Amino acid sequence: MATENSKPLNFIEQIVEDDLKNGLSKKDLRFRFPPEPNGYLHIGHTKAIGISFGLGEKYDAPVNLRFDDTNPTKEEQAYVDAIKEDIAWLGYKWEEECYSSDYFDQLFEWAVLMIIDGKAYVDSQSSESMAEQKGTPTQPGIDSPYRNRTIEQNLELFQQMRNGDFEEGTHVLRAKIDMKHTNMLMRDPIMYRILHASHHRTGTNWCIYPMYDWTHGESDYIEQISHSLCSLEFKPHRELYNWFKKCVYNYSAHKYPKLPKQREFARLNLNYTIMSKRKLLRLVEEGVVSGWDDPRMPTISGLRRRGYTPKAIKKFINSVGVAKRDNIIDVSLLEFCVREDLNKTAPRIMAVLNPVKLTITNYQSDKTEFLEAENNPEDPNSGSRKLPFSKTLYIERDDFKEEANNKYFRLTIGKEVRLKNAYIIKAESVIKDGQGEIQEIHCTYDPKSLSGSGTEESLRKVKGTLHWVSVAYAIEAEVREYDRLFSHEAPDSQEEDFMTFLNPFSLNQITAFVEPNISNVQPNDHFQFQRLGYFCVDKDSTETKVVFNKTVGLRDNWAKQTQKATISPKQSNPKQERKPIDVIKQLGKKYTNLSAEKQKSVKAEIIQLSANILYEELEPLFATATKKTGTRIAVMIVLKQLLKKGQERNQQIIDFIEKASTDSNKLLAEEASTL
RNA sequence: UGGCCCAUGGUGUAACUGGCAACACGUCUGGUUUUGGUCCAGAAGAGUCUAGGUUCGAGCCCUAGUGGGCCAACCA
Repeated sequence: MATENSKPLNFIEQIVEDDLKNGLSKKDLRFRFPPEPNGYLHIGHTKAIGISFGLGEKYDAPVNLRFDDTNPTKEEQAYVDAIKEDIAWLGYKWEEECYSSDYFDQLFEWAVLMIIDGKAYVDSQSSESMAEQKGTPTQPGIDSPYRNRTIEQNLELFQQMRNGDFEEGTHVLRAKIDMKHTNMLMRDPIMYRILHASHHRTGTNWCIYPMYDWTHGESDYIEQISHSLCSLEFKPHRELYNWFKKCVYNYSAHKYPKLPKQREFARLNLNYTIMSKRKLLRLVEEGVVSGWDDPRMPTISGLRRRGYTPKAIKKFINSVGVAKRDNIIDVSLLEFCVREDLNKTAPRIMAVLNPVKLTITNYQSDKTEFLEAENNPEDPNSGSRKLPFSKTLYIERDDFKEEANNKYFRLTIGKEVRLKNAYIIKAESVIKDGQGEIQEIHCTYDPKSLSGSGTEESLRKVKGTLHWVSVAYAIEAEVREYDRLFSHEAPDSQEEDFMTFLNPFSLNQITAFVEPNISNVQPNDHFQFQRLGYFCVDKDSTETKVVFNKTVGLRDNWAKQTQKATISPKQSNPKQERKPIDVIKQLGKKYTNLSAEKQKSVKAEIIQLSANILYEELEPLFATATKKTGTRIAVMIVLKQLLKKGQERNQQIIDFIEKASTDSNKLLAEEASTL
């Protein structure tokens, strides 16, 4: 079926293809994206959006935007507006804008038919006693004393509920299914509850509101959605979805002939990121971030303000795939996707974030040259601009060292580098203040080496090229550099509150010097600050001061190397070797499944490897290993060796051992008990 | 003491429905380069959770085990 150059189909596309093959007409394909307007959309939602809208595009089928607005206490018009804005910004077009609340009348009508049919009843207990009767996943529930009310009683009570005769919490309408069902959702689920709350669309027309399960599938059915796609945690709902669906089909097949089909995919998770709307709301409410659109937020509006483009986000969503297993995507993939887009489109400009003054001693003091600079080497149509060059410049403090080894390509005393689009210079001396801090660098330039002049000197190769701005012409701008909001890879799934993992350094605000060609910039304009990264203009910019957000840095092999050098100064073996800690992680992964004999040999291997492990390397694993039994065992084995070698028992170690020794896994508990 | 779902390099997804495991990110090497960016060339890294079974042949099918996830809101 797939043509030669098409991507392999994901399992949902496969389902659609199969349905098409089995007689479903292509014109009956219809999808929907059903957010609850109780918060802002985030990067996780873009996956769901991408799947349903992507299917719509692929099959030229309509996709509805439906607001699942059945809980007036949490929903607001403002969220509706924000959601629409975000989806439109991503570039998707919905067929119809729908609201579950538009179906309240129909739903009520069907509920009455359910009662008449003997499939629903009014229960009048407290939620506590109902919860008690519901049982647990391992124990069956028991029937409510109100389960056998007569149809007439039920009808009357339900009507009274609707009329507002009752207080909240006094009555609910329940489906009559099976209190002993292995699926908890089938144990007489609640269809309606009383809520004396004003709804952002229906006002006070209603005081009973339908629950999710008794709304979602029916809304799909009314809209004649062919494939209702949602995330995995709704899998258990499918059975109930189908049960309700059959009921309403019997009441109105003549009006709505097609039955929708629910299928589930794994939601998107990003490391160092939280995705729950509830938790994101906490960040906003507690003022940790400036709002839903704070550039550090994983919301679509946050990403937009950070400088992400719709194209980059779509590319990202496309490359994460669609499947059914839990996944944690590395943020580096997201970053790769923005860089890829911005590299092609963002104009280059020069900006110095951490300046040090550079004086060219043999350059005329009153002279200014306007040098040619191309706007984007990736885009031949982008043209060029003029850059003012003069005797005193700013360069990046990191771009100068008095002395350095051969691996340092930047400016050092006595060595030459090129100033981008300008001349080759040679550092001669430095002026320092009382603390030994460098105040100013003095250098000389080669007047014949001007970029693009075509002279022999201009073609000379030097090892490094630096960006710069003229002190006299540079414009001050505010630059906001962002780091991840959380310092933990999985802040969401730990026992501690996610707020304890907040990275205190996630925002760094500085004043930078930027070349003067930024007088007409608009919010959301993207730039590449040459050699630094991608930045975009923030909406906080004023007439007098431009504010830039750092979207993402350029890939930086040099930073990586220097980092490595500081961690392990003696890299005797240039050939890359897997770090022992990584090998141990991998060994641990399969540990629990091995035969006792193999476990013994693997354990011996881990012990051998642990000779080369430092406590600092092991420490991060305490947190990341909390869920993986095998890794925990491996960590435990290594830890034992370290303790033998004299590692002190700190609180973290004690906690780790404590937790492991009470674990239900025998192997782990055993290992812990030896410590 | 239950039901359902899931298990492929570090990460994420593939593998034409049973035919010697591929792509992307990441990592590493080398080249080009007036961005230590881009681009180009290349490399390392999994034998598909374990144990059985079916088969000429299993990552794909079956059984059991192990591990992970979801399910007990008048939330969605």
